[in-house]
Amino acid sequence: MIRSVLERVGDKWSVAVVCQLGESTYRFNELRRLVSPITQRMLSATLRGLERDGLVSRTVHPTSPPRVDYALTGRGRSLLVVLRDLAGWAEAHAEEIGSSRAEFDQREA
Amino acid sequence: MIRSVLERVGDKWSVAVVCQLGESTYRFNELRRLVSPITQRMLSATLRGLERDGLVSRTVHPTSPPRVDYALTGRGRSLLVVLRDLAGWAEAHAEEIGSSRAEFDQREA
DNA sequence: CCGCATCCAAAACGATACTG
DNA sequence: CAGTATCGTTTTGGATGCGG
Repeated sequence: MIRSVLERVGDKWSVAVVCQLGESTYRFNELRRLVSPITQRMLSATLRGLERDGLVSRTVHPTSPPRVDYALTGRGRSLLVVLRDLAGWAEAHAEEIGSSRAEFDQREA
Repeated sequence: MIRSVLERVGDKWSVAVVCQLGESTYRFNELRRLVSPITQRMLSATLRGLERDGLVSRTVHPTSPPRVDYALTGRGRSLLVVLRDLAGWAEAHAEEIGSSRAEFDQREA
């Protein structure tokens, strides 16, 4: 069960989308541009998954042309907090991890 | 760059192995049993990835039969802290996410 | 503008067999 | 015991075209 929750969190696009929606609410094609280079298909699938887990809300405005807004729910915002810690860790250690990788690859070449 | 670090974190087996190594140091087949049902192939690949990033150390004892111990490095332990927060969030929200999923799946059936 | 359906290539994964 | 190699299967992801 917990593993199935972590699988969603572990999805690279889900993380990117949640972080982006932390900034503001967006429309479909706005998101598409912002979390580029995500494809339409993946964005669509990602949003449906996040909506299913109650992390993102989807609001359809019955106008013409149609307009759909996506936003973080309360639960989504609580995840965002944890995610930012993780992103912080990644950023803080990115450089030294890069060195480790280079060194490691060197040794076996 | 940061994304490439998050990809490792996002890997379900890497997370499981790091959490397990948080308990103690282990040998290959001990790990295999503990983070089951991981396959030999996946454990091997996961450990190499973690070692490459300097998160796990690999110590070979030249005995017969051979013995190899895996342990978290300091960097690995710093990741463990963040990972535990994440796991805590997942655990805390697992139930309500389960409900959301069931409800969502209901609506479209 | 939003987003689903189809087709196709590429990569991940599991099972099994084999080596030092 | 601790892995590597190979094979076949399943999953994933991108490109494209169509419909509300």
